[in-house]
Amino acid sequence: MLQSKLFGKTNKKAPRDEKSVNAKLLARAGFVEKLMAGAYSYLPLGWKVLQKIENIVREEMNTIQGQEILMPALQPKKLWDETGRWESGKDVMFQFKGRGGADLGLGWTHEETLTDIIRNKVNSYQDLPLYIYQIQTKFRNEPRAKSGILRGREFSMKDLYSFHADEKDFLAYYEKVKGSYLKIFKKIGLDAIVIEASGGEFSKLYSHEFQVLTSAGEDTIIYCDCGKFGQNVEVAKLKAGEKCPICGKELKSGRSIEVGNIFTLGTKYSEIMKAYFADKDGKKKPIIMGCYGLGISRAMGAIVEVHNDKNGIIWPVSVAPYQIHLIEIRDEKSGIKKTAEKLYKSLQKEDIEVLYDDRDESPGIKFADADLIGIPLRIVVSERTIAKNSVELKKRDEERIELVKIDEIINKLKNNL
RNA sequence: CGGGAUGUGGCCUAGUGGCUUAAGGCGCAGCGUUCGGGACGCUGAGAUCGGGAGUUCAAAUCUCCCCAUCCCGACCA
Repeated sequence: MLQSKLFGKTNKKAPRDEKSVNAKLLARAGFVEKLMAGAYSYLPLGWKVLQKIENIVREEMNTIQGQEILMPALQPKKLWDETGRWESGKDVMFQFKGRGGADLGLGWTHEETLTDIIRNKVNSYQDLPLYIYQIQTKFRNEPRAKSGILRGREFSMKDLYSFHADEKDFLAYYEKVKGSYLKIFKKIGLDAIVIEASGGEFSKLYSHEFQVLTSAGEDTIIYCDCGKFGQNVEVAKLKAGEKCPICGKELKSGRSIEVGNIFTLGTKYSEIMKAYFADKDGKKKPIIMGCYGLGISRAMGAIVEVHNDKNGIIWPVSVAPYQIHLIEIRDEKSGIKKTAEKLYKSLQKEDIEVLYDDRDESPGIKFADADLIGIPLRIVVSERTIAKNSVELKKRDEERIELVKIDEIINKLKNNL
């Protein structure tokens, strides 16, 4: 991408009404634009990041046999009346009238919608287990949207639902999802801790949250460095300072962001909504369910909260909008532009994603913008480097600058990315 | 929903009754000089001061109502 054509400019100052680190940096760097509290537009850079996260999640979901679908956000009251959640969820659900006075609402979760599909399509134990997920926009009428893209009224979420014939099969899959989530968070640069949590609206049963420690978080958790024990203070029986029941070390407490939450649903929804299947002996049984949420846009916010410095964002390579930020330091006389352009084309040919700063700007502006945008690897072509038939290679999170011969840079990057 | 704060060109701010035909910086357009960490000079465009009602000879500035945003709390998947 030519930076001169990129939609979305950087800004020295963050908008006055953004206080959270993620919103300030994302707004300044031109990744997002706020429409109202809790509703953000994703500009090209931001949208790229969101899609990268989506695709990592998608890949992992497919690995655990998830099948992707897309359900409507717009939903009829009738469906929600079956579980009583039209009434019990009316504080969180956007509800309004459609044509002809029909009661409609926007989906804030999709148990009802999917269970409705499942009861029509699943008849036999032979149809189970089934793992269905979607990546979709959720609408929740938050009493208080806040912290940039961490808590929105409209946000992107991956929700997976599993359907099983028996408890044992469910539990095995639940553990599988847990492992899959940890892999996802690691891949996108988040150190997530699995903790025990309350079932909330969904379930009084078994539930786990995936929490990322950072002062920007709105949850408080009790955890152990051993990584094997953690509880949300909402349900914690132990306090900070007490001994970890697993390893005996002292427990700590900290603020954290909930980036994922998995629940046992049991037969709650299948019984209410009559989602039954015929067992081997022909007996009708309710399907056992689990649901597994992962906040895509929230994860993006969490990444920014965790990976930044005073100059801007530091994206992990896996989710960075581009892998390389190629910068030419302008000089009319020498062949810098030609060299940079040539390099840009060769990198693209290798399927390396490049943001090429071809703008007629001063070096200071280019470096400052590069730091702000936070692409993990920076290549500089200038008179200095060209004199040595080289380019500079620098990691966003390191000071060290490496001089690499021009004809070696592509191979070097291929091994690095 | 309770408490607190804030709203002035695209962005950040100053101005808190008359010296304001609303000021400065950034950004934007043009010209010239620059060119390794947000360069400089000149010229120019851009604002019904969140909205409405009122008080006053006079309102960005005072009063009332409304709206929006942020923070704390309550709530929350």
